Amino acid sequence: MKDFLLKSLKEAFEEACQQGDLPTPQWPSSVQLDSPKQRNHGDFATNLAIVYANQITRGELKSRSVAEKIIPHLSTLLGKEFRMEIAGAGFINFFMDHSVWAKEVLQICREGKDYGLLDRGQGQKIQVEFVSANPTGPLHVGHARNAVVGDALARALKKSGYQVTRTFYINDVGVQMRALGLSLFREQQALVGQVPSVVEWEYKGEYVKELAKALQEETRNPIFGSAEELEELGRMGAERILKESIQPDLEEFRVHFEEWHSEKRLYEEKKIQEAIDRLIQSGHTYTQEGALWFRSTDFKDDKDRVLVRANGVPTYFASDVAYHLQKFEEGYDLYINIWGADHHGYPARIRGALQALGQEADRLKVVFIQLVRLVRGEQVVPMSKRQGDYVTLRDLIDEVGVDAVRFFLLLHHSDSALDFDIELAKKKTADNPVFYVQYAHARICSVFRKAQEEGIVWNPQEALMERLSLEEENQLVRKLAQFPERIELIAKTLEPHVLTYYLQELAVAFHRYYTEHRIVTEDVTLSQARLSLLRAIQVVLQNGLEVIGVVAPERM
RNA sequence: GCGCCCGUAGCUCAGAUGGAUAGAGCGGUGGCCUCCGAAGCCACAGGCCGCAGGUUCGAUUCCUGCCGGGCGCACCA
Repeated sequence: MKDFLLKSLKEAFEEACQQGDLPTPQWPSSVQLDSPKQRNHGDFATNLAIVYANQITRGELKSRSVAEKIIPHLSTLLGKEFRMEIAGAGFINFFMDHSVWAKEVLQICREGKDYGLLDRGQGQKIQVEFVSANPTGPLHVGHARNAVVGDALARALKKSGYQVTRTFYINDVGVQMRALGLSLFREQQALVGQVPSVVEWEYKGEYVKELAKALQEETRNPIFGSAEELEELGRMGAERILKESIQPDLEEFRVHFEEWHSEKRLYEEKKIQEAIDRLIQSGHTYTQEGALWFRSTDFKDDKDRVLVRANGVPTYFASDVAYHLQKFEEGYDLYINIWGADHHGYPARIRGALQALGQEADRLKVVFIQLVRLVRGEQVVPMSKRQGDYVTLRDLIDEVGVDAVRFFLLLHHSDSALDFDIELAKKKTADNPVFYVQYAHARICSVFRKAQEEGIVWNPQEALMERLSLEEENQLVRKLAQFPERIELIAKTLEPHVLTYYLQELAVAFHRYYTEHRIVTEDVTLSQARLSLLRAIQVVLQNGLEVIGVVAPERM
């Protein structure tokens, strides 16, 4: 609907220019067309006349007179079902007939699960890299938030017409592999009755013990402690953690990756050295105190970064540059990284390196994920990653279910901290937003069952739609028509949480309508019309829940 | 100290690119089931949008300064 009006507005504007009603045929930037908060400001409103008057004519024309010039062209274009008014500083408000909205209902029913599909992406390729958890232990809530934000984003982008690839980057090399190896080695020593070596850092937790035991039984020659051997042991452990814990948990969480990239392979294929060499050739490096530095301050970073340590070992940064370079050579149109908030300083240096290597660094977008705190009502659930003592994603799914975990983690902007209330997530009342939205869907299904019992076969026809004349019905339809806009908003801002808000708003509007007005009545045509409206709501609830990966139940 | 993020109702938070009278949920108070799912709904109360300036026809939104919080500032990953 919005698209249609915007198109008409542009046409009317062009006509007005051609016929000399307006002096300069230039479409101003920052033109808005949206549904105003105030009902008496119409179904839609645009600031075109205001920005045109200020921006283009530099105040020579008054915005209200600009509006007066455009409106006649709009009227002939749109017909008598639309009415335009000038208001306030020069806004053009659109009022449309009920019939216009009623047709929208049928349109939604007809499109079904395709409703909300956009061509914004036009098939452009986007890679979304997310989770990328170190394979040193089970996933926890923080990873889950990352996972669900990335996945919902991927789904929304797909719906917007992009080709999306989900990628998980595996950090299977370096110190954390050695640390895991060492932790496993110590447990194995304990298993055969040796006194474990004292180390400064290790992974703890029940899973480490179990893993150590499993590997002990599996490997004939127990591994005894050189650095390489420890890293190898760590890698064996990591592989199992990945296969037996991380991957199945993600699948159960309805997050599926198309690609798994290994950091180790970058080393094997000498990609890191290659990236370093190319950076040297770019002229943005220098040597100082035995280390090789990248002069990222050439690219707006606040300090230079080490690429190769004095001991000859490349830093994680070097590996990351190599990784991103490799990504960029795969030729996606856009790369989205979902990172923990502690990586805040990172985009500057990575973009800097990419730019130094002649890449369009702007094609890299970063979304940050803040911490999640688990609470039970007022009580904070204590967590210590260091002690291996934390609630895993698996625990959480077992306790509250996938739907609640996903929905709750999308309740707020990803860059703000979030309290996850486990008690609330389990409640079956309206306080619980997932329940509330799913209940709306189940209720609609129930009404359709009822209609069938009453012998009413739903058969939507355009002529019947005029029976949808109530203000509440009109509001519902306007809400429904916003769905495609929300999807587009997510594609633009990369903020999928707006969808959980939208679904709640829609559910509120439905529950209210349902309590006040009977759907299935003696009046057959009215029943048909209202069933059509309910079907449209059902479609949008399903499609919206689909994007955030939550089930739309028929009964609950 | 420097950089990034954030201060909106008692609480948890929405308010993309500046728009018309700032919203929702929870909590509080008071109401609604001979009727399609009351697992629901309605009404009321509650706000100097952290403070002070600036830009603008218009600022919760943009700029500057201050106050108050979070995070980052490794030859760690």
